[in-house]
Amino acid sequence: MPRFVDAAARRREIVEAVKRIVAADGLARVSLREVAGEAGLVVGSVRHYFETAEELRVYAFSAVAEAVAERVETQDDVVAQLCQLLPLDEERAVDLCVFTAFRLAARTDPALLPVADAAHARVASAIGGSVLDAMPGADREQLVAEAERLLATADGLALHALVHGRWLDADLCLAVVRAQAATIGPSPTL
Amino acid sequence: MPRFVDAAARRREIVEAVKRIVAADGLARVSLREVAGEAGLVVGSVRHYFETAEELRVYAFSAVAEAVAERVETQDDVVAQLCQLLPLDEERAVDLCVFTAFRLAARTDPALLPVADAAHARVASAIGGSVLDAMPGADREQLVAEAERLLATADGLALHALVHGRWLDADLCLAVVRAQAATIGPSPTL
DNA sequence: CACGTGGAAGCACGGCCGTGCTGTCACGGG
DNA sequence: CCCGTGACAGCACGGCCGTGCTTCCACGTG
Repeated sequence: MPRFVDAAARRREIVEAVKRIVAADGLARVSLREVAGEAGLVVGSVRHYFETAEELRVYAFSAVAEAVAERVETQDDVVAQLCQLLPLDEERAVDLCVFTAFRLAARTDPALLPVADAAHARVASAIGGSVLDAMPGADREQLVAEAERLLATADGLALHALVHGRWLDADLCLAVVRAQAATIGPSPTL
Repeated sequence: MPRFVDAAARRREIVEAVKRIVAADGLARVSLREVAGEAGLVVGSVRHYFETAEELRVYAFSAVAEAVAERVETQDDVVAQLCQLLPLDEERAVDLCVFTAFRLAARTDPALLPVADAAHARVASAIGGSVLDAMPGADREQLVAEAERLLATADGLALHALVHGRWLDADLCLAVVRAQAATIGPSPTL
């Protein structure tokens, strides 16, 4: 055999390059040439690992989605879970920024949609488990609605923090998430 | 003067074409050629009204943002306000889809950022007014956090509905928004 | 020492993009 | 009548894009 290379590590490096590009300039700049340049490679080398541009996008999305979902699933406190969905530090900010960009793109790109759905299902399921602990007697419908209420707040908060970062600091994010978590339970009047 | 044309109407038609393209295929397909084709014009004609592609994008974003903000501001009930931010009917779905796409793009496009900030400020201010009615004694910090909590939930819900539309119907959206509105008030335990 | 194979690099093509610029009308005021 | 002007149309250029294909290089095995 000729010289051997850790293909998985190379793929990881390429994904990191994709993440840097999306975080800095958005999904539009994710082209084979840009990614190769950012990763210090040439187009041919990137295409050795990802035959087409779509394959690269799907792989990068899957990698980021896996990281986000895994982070949420390994928390046992609801507030801690939701905090994994907020750009409270640099690592999370980059991941969530890339994750959100790909998620929105999944609306019109059939290749990305299954990845987005799978990630959403994993996160929602994790949150749902925590809600179940807080509301033991709730039926399935209430559970789904309550989990969605928490998840939507976190995702909306993340969106606002990413876009209007200047007006929404980490302290406010935390305060909002804590206030939201404090409202878990059966609706007071409905 | 030579033949005169309602320039404002033409611009409106072009913006409608942009909205249709974004709703169907995302921001990436918004090019002068695609927009011209969708509007039944040629590139030169579109450029007669918008000299550059960036000018077209900023104008379209402003138009959609104005529509969304105006809709929220003309409601007096909190739930009704938040419902303007949900894709509960076709018109709102298209507008919010385009609005969200441009908002995310504003993170990396300096020309779009002021429009996004202005729209966010208008909507947040409207929601804040309703929150003030429900919490007369609250200080400014609580007010901001509470308004952000409501707004984030609505925006996150809209994002989920747009991307994972199959799993999130209008009934669930409404139920979540109503449950969220029922939690307005000082935090029970903090 | 040769040789084949996997990794890397690069070329070439067609396509879409924005945009500067010029051409073609229909019109109403002089 | 004609001529300037606003509205529209189109061409041409350079740039970036994805991708099929070929070429080059380093090496462990035979």
